[in-house]
Formats: sequence, C-alpha cells, structure tokens
Amino acid sequence: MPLTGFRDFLPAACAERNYIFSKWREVARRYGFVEFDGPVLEELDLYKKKSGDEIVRQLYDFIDKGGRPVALRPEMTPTLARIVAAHHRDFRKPLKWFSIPQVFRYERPQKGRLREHFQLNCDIIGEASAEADAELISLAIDAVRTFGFSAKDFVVRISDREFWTEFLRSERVPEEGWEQILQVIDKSERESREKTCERLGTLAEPVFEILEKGGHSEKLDGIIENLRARGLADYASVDVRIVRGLAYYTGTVFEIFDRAGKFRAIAGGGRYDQLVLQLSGGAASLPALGFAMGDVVLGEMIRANTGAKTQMETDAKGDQAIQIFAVIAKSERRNDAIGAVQELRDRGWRVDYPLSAMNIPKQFHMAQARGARLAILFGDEWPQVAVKDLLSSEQQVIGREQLLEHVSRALSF
RNA sequence: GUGGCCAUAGCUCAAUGGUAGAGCUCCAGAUUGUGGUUCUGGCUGUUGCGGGUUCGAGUCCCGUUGGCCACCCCA
Repeated sequence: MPLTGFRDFLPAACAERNYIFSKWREVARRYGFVEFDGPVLEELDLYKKKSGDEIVRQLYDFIDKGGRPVALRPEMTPTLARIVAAHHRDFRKPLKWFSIPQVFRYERPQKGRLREHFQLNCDIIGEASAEADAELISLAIDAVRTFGFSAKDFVVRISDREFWTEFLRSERVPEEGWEQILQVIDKSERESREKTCERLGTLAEPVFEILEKGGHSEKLDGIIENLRARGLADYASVDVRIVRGLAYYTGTVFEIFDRAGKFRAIAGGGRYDQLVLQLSGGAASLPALGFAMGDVVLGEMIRANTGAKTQMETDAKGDQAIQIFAVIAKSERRNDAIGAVQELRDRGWRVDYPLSAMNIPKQFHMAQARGARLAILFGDEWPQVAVKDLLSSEQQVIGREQLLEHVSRALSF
C-alpha cells in the first residue's frame, strides 16, 4: 500500500493520467504557452515568507541531511516567481508559461483531496492589462471544455480583490484589517448569515447589500465583454463572493466550479502583481497572474460523466494497446519471427510476441488481450506468413518480403 | 487537529456465536496451426493487527492501524 494520501498509478490509471496531461498540454500550446518545470523540493522559507503560518501547518516539510529546512512544493507559483525573478531578462515579455507539477500538502485526505496531486499551472507574466486576465481565463475554460464539458456543466466565477479593497478604503477600514475581512467574505457562502454578520460588525450591512445586489466593477465587466467576443460568455459570471484564500492575490481572482455543485473547485487563480517583486528582493517588478487546475477533482468529474469517461477510457486503452502480435506457430520459426518483429518496430509499429513457447490458441488470446489489430503467423507457410486481421478475422498468406508493405497498408486507416 | 462509518482471497461481496464460501480475475487443460463464446480443473486467506469475553469469535467488547466521508483549511 502507498502512504496515506498517495496514489499508485497502475497501467490503466497511468494511461488515464497521460490522457489528462496530453489534453492539458495541447490546450496550453494552442494558447501559445511554453512548458517549464522546477524542483519538487524547495527551501522552506520560499513558502513561509509569503504564505504565513496557517499554510506552513499543511506543508510537507522536513530537515534534510544538511540541516536545511525544506518543503515539498505545495503549489507552483512561488517556484515560478523565483525562477522568473532570476531569469526574466532572458525572455521577451509577456511570458506565457505552463507546467504540470506534482504538488504536496500534509493533511487528512478526503474526497477530491489527497496529499499529492498533479495540476496544470498556467501563468502570464509581465502584462498588466485586463486582456491578459481574459486570455488566461479563456485558457482555463478551454482546459475543461477539452474533456467534453460545456457551459451547462461548469462555470468560472470571476471576482476582483481591488473591488473589495476600494470598498474597504471608502469605509475607512485600516489596511491591517483587510485580509481578515476578505476571509470572512470568502467564507460567507459556507457559513450562516448570522455568523458572517457577527464577524463583519458594522460592515455587515454594506457588505450584504453588495453581495445581494451582485457587485461588479468596470474591470470585471470588461473581462466578461472580452469573453463574449470569444463566444465564451456563457462559461463565466461575475461573482464578488470569490476572494480566494491565498494572501498574495492582488486583483482579479476566479474559481471554476461544476454547475451541479457536487465537487470541490476544479480550478482557481488570479493576479499576483507584487509576488515577483517580493521574491526578487525588489530587483524585478513584474505584474503576473495564473491559475492551477488539479487532476483529482477533474478526474472525478470526468468519471461522473458518461461521455467524458468513455472518451478517456477509449483513449487510455488505445494508449496501452499494441498494433501487431507475432504468433510463433513452429518453434523453428522463432528467429524468423523476431527478425520481422525488429523490422516492424524499426518502422515505428508497436509490436509484441511470446517470450516463451506456448500453444497457438493462447498466442491468439494474448494478441487479442493486448489490443493487437494484426496477428502475423510464422509457421508451415514459411517463407510465407499468414497475416490475420483480428477485427475482421480475415487472413491472407503473403511472402515474407511483402510484410512491411502489407502491414502499413492494413494499418493505415 | 476533531468526529462518523467501515475493514473477510488480487477485485466485488457472502457466512442465526458452532470446522471460512461464491462470482470475477489469474494460471492450466478440453483444442499438440488460429482469438472473442463455452466447459473442466487449479492457486491465494494468520477474516487488517493486538488483547479480552466464551466450551467455541469472521461474528460480541477494548485498543491499535488503515480506508472512506464530513469538519478545520484550501495550494
């Protein structure tokens, strides 16, 4: 058994994971994003500095053999900000980078939440305009749409922290108290109105007025208009109840949910215009924004949808299947068979054959179980071989020298 | 970190306190030159672990570990 909250990926599960990753990559590249990666282990301080003790509590951290406090990455953004702070001069702005890191957190596992998961991480760095916000949100939408989901399945709820900080400034709330009030607003959906009112005190009345009237801002209206121009407006709605837990967000924030409300957030992200500046020690000031989409909740959502599930399973099955199986009907033909196997593999076909002597029915059974389309029989026909199409059951005997040509014709459609 | 439910073969699950079973998977054969169907046979269990009650515990009690779920928190 793997450790609590960790997963083994047996071949079928690994093939499904590959399916999700390849869809993510394909969509990110469609948007002009390039892939990067970083270390799984980072200095503990990288997370402590910006996140505070509350998050350190769930960090997977330890002291390494050199006495250094280190932590398995709980998210990708600090690593990205660290890399960008050091290397941004090498790149023309804006940067559009993505990664598919495995991230870790130490806590009790539950539905949609383990101690490790993989996430698609996409970030735009060095662009302050709201066009970047809309571009990133579009990518997030497409990264879900690509699995066969539509606007009736999920929605991205978009908010703006500046909307709230301006409100708090107008209410003359001291800046030290902002973070705490934002957290209360973030939780207001999950808690009773009484409790929220109590925590907000004198701010309760104006805050609830905003929440009930559906507050918005010019920036948010602009993002929705932008998405409308892309034909994606149905996938988005302004919702100022979204605040997000992380302290480093500075502007636009958003989360993606399934419409039925059966799952946790599928993805979340926002603007963090100060983070690169902080991590570079003031050397590089770059506006930035990004989002992360985890494989666990998305996977649950795919498995709960018949169409999406079938698509994933079909793809995963094809990922594991071979194309050709060499049946060795006479043991004296083994060397002739492995010679042909090697030639076919050199041509790029996925080919397998029995590693030990076994009777013919079993070899055909194996060919079929491995998903082979063709079985090539090496036996009494030699120097000819029998090529059987396992789908149509049609079989024909051809000369050995015609094999490569015959196979490429048979498998070309 | 807190709480609820659960724990029997590789998987899904049976077994009024009375000698641990079935289906599927896997392996072999029926069929020594042809897969998907069928039939036959075979393998695997300290019933998660440790105590206790009892003539006797998979079953009841306590502890423990693990899983699932919810809370906390949310990257």
